[in-house]
Amino acid sequence: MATKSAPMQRGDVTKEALLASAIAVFARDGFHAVSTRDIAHISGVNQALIGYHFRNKEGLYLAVFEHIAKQIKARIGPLADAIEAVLEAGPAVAARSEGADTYLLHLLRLTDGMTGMLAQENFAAWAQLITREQQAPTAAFEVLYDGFMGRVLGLMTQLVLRIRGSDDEIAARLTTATILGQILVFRACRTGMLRHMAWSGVSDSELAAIQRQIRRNVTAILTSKDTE
Amino acid sequence: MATKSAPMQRGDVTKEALLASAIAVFARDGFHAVSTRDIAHISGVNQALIGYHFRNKEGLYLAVFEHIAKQIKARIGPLADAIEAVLEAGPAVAARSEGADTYLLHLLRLTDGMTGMLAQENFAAWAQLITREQQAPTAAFEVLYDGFMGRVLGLMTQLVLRIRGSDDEIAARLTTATILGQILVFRACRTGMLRHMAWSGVSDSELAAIQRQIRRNVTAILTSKDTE
DNA sequence: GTCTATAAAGTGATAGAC
DNA sequence: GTCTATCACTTTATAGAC
Repeated sequence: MATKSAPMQRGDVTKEALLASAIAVFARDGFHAVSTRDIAHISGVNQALIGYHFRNKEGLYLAVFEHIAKQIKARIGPLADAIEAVLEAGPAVAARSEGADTYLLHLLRLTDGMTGMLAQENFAAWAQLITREQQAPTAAFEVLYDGFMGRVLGLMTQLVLRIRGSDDEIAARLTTATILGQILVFRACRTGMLRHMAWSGVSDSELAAIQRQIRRNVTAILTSKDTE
Repeated sequence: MATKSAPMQRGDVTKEALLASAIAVFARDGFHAVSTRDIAHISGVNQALIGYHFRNKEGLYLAVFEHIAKQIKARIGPLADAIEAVLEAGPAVAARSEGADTYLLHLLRLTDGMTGMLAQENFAAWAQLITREQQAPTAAFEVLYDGFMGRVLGLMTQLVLRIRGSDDEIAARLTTATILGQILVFRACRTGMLRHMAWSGVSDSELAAIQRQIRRNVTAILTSKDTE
């Protein structure tokens, strides 16, 4: 794509233009609500070129998700690599030792990063596509899960296990799910949450408030004694 | 609708059939992906009758959401009424007194109820419609928010305030949002969460595990000392 | 690689008979 | 209330010129 420094050929420009438009309108209106005519028109490109470059409408849709997965992987990769390194270096069970604090710190850094990423304006379209894809999964979901979702969930689970000093992986996975939920709710239920908070959008101060709240929650969840 | 005991007229049967089919296919495929021909065919009803009973396709779509809001209101209403009564009867600020435990109990009962409702099989279609509507809100979203969403969020916020013995409503609303997220993630990101948990579905034992996890989390979040 | 033109099928809505 | 038939329009995909 545009990541290589090689000069873009004529066809590459067309491809990128189609991809960019497709992301925007597929996100806003969904696969079936959008016509290839519209995408071509918005891109300033002839409709027949969709067939030439992506085979058909579905090929363009899949290309959109491959693009998204690649971008997210690029952004979250360094953070994930760092966590993986810490997990491999550290003791297998931390059990409320000093290690637990380090792991918690890394987890909070990850949740902060994910929350920040979700709040970014150009992530809005991606999030809509990802959310929609989970309601009625197609082949595109595999691209997402294999691309980054599985790895992030796995790393979070390992961190939770280390922080708890536990080997109950099911509990850790459940906990991971609920942590993820706290982050995603501000995207998946964005309309409802904005109204609930009486916010018109999520800018820097609102994002900071969300991150603070989630950090506090995660800390409470992972450091409280089991009282049941 | 079918709640009255009066005998159904011929037209009512048609209306209900169309509504039931519409819920199923609008949920699965989205408004634009579904044709009125398909809905009519699945309902075993003539296509022209959609226009007769609901004016047009959009009228049918709105009717679907009015139906959903009504059903959810009916299910969650009693629980909400009970909480409202407790809120009015109890002291305005509980501040870690005995009252706080009562409020926490009611909040946990509410989260349990919501989690259980979301796990129900016939709620799947409703949840998909609600989630989709938040990605690209139409007039249907107002029906949902005014119908039940606003009330539930408001009650949860009041409970959080009482449990905390605080008057920081913004913090309470943020907390409410994150609690909701923990519940909704199992629907909004169902596909990803099922794979993450290595579950094939959410039956009784899985539901119980989710409810237990959320109860534990909510308790930890609301009873931990602020350490920041 | 890009274009025009068009085939083939599908769409929502409705007029009018019963 | 329900039906058939049809209008006016949009859809995806592609053949073929450049």
